[in-house]
Order: sequence, then C-alpha cells, then structure tokens
Amino acid sequence: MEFIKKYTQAHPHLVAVDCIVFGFDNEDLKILLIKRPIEPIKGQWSLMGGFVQEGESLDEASKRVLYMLTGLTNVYLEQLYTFGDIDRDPVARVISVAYYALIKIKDYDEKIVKNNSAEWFKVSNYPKLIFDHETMVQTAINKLRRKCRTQPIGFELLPEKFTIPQLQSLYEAILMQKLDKRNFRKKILSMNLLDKLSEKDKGNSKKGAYLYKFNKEKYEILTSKGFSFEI
Amino acid sequence: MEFIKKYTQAHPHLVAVDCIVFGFDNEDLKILLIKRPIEPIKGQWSLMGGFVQEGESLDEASKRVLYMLTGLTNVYLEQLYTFGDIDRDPVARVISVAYYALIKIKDYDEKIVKNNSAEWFKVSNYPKLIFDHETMVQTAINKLRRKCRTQPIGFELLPEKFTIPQLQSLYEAILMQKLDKRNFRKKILSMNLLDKLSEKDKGNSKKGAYLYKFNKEKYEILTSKGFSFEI
DNA sequence: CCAAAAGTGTTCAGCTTACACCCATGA
DNA sequence: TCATGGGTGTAAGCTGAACACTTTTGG
Repeated sequence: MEFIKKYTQAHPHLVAVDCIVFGFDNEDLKILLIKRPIEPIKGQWSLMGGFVQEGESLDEASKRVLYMLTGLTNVYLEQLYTFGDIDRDPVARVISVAYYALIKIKDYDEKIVKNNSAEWFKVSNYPKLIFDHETMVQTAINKLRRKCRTQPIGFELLPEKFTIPQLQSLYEAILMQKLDKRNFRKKILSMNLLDKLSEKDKGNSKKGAYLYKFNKEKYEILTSKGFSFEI
Repeated sequence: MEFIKKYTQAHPHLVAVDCIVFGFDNEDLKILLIKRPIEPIKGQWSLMGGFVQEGESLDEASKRVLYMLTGLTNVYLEQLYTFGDIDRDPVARVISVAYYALIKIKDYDEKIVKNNSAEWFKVSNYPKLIFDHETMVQTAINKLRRKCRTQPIGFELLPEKFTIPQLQSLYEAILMQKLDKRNFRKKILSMNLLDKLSEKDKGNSKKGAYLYKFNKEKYEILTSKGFSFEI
C-alpha cells in the first residue's frame, strides 16, 4: 500500500458497517438495538456494527455483523447509505456503510441476542441512539416504506406461511396507515403471486384465516414479462 | 488512531469517491468520462474520481472531484452506492463511494474538461471502462430513471428556461421511450410547477416554443401539503 | 407556399376508492 | 348464543392512454 499512498496522497480511513435490523411481531414494525458493549459511552443504545476487516468486502462485513447479532444467515440484507461526516463518531473518524436487514422475527437466536444485550423496539418509539444512528434508522425506515410498495420485500418479514390479514397489518405498520380490507385482498390476490394453502391459522380468530405462501418463481416469471409489483 | 486500532482490531482502508456526471444535449442523455491520467492502465476510459482526504467528508470529497472535473459548484449531486468488493481495483484495495451529478451541459468549463481529457458519451453507447465503473454507470442510470419519475430532478439537466418539447425529449431520453405530446404537456402543466414566460425559443422551430421555468417554491409548498410529483 | 415543429380536447377503458353484510367458530 | 375476526361484490369517480388537426413562420 505504501507506494499508492505516496503516489496518490491517499489517506486511509477506518470503515465500519452498521446494521438496521427490522422485524414484525404481527403488531408493530420493530428494530433490534444493542447496548454498546465498549467504552466510550458503553451501555448506550446503538445499532449493531463492526469494522470492515482486511480482505473482507462490505457485503461480507455486513453479513458477519448480522450473524454475530442474530445468528442468522441468508436473510434479506441490502446496502442503505454511507455516512461519512468528519465528526459523526466523536471517538475517531470512521466512515460507516449502513445496511438494513429484514428478518422473520421468530427466527433469530434468542441466546445470541441476549448475549449482545439486544432488544426489539417499535420504530415508532425507540430510545436515543449514539452518533448518527437515529439518522440511519430514519433513512432505513424511509427506504423500506418506499421500497415495500414496489418490490415484494414485505414477505421477508413474515413467516413462510402467513394470512392475508397478517400481510395487511404488516403493510399498515410499515406505511403507518389503515388499508381497506377488501381492496387490499383484491389487489394482492389479483397479482397471482400467492399460493393459497388448505391450512388455516387459528391463532388470531375462532374462524381461522387461510394461510398463503409467496411464490417467488411466479414473481420472477411475471417480472420478466414486464409485470411490476405495486401495493 | 493507534489506540482505536489496537482496541477494535480495525484495519484502515483507502476510500475514494467516483462521480457519474450526467448531461443532456437536447438529443441524448450523456455521461462525462475521462482518460485515466495515471499509471497503471493510464489512458483508459474511466469515471472521474479521487481519494477521500483526511478531514474531508464524503460529500465534500465528491464536490471537490466534481469541481476538478467541470469547474462547477452548486450542482445536483447525490450519493449513489458504495462499492467495496476486495478486487474491484486490481491495484490496491479501495472502497469507492459513487456519486452522481446532474449538470446543465452548457455550464461546464470547457477548458477544465479538456485538461482532464474528458469527453461526453451517450449513455446508450460509451466505451469500455476500467474496474467496476460500468456497473457504477448502470446503477446510476437505473437510479436516475426511477427517481426522475417521482422527483423533479429532470430540471437539473436543462437550462433555467426551457420549452415543453425540450422537457419531453429529456424524459424520453432518460426513460428510453416515446411519450405522447398532448398527454405529457397536460400532465406536467396540471401540476402547476412551471411558470410560463412570454418569451419564445425559436432555436428549434420557426413558430417557436414558449419558455418555462421550474418554480421550486411552488413545488415545496405543494409538497408540504402532500402533493407528489409524478411523470 | 410549404415544410416543420408547436399547440390543443375528447373519448374510452381500466383502475382506485368507498362502503356493509354474512360466515365460522370457540368460549 | 354471542363476540370476534375472516371473507366477499358493486357502483362512482378518476386517471391514463389513444388519437388528428390547426397554427405559426422562416426559408
């Protein structure tokens, strides 16, 4: 690296990744926060993060951080934005690449989460966070809110099998608005992306609601024919 | 920084910014490319970029790079995505934060552009680029294509005064599709964001077309009342 | 006078929205 | 039997898409 430094006047920087982890508990949209494990400001609420290692890509770093926090792999994880203000971290200059993850809230490993002193908070009411982490969270919520209307990413927050009322309350939680039951059902079913199962989920009512599965193959075929998802 | 390094096992990285500069010549959507001025692979086409300096934020770095290339300040400039694969730059590991700029093509400083051995290329036909710069360009085009439909950013690519046919061909160039003249005019004028001037531009026809200006104040008032731009 | 671009309205189809009642079941 | 959430259809208004002729004027 020395010759590059001399040649280009390049100055190296610490680079971190921070993860905004979303979950849905059939009621509220939530984020997973940890109590900062290291000094300074140890014990304050924060996003889970970590430094990018030598020989590690940004995507790999974000997967590693998410795994350390939740024990999960193979989850929806997407780069959000890179935060690079000089004084964003008062301890040292750190450039942070934020990622957001959508997880099925029942899947995470409780032990690992507990070890990290992590907790779920409603996105409508979470504690004060260190540095610029609140900006990160807001940026992620905005992105999720926009993106869930045009891409079928909401399903990442639900179990594999889910009911239409469940899906509807997910959208209501993300978009922060009530939706019409009949119109919602009509719209989502008219896209032909959901396979109806014969099982019912009686967890939420005596009558029970039919379970559905998102059919990714159908989605990809339709997409390749010019279809676009829209709520 | 030493104590941080030891404490966190953090490894520092070279961080660069690269700029995708868009322009519109009333005909085609274009990008500004340079001939790489340094070894290795000197002379190959590339985006304009530069390393982030000590004490410089990412936004500042991108402004500096854009200024060095075009002589322009105060232009639309937005962070696009951060590219961090290990081997994206075969010379050294460099994490690159890509930005895209929308400039009024008549404004750039020709001398500076010439000094940089820079040239405009159609987005539909540009030369092979170094590293992952073609991915960056495609990502930027996709972003622009999506964003110009829901945010009034197209105006950044036109002179302050422009005609409706000019605006329409801009959208046609970005979206790569013909639009209906009457429907386009109806839609754009119904938003009440344009001020009609009494002057005409006769550059493109004998009859001449009325000039308009985008009224940012009106846009902000409408936006605060829940209006949203949509082409 | 003619070529070339600017400017102008209407109709139809499809989509979005609003809205109210019956069903199934466990307690 | 009753309380609770699940499931269903239709009408009205609005929006998007298709479409052709007149106007202006420089050469």
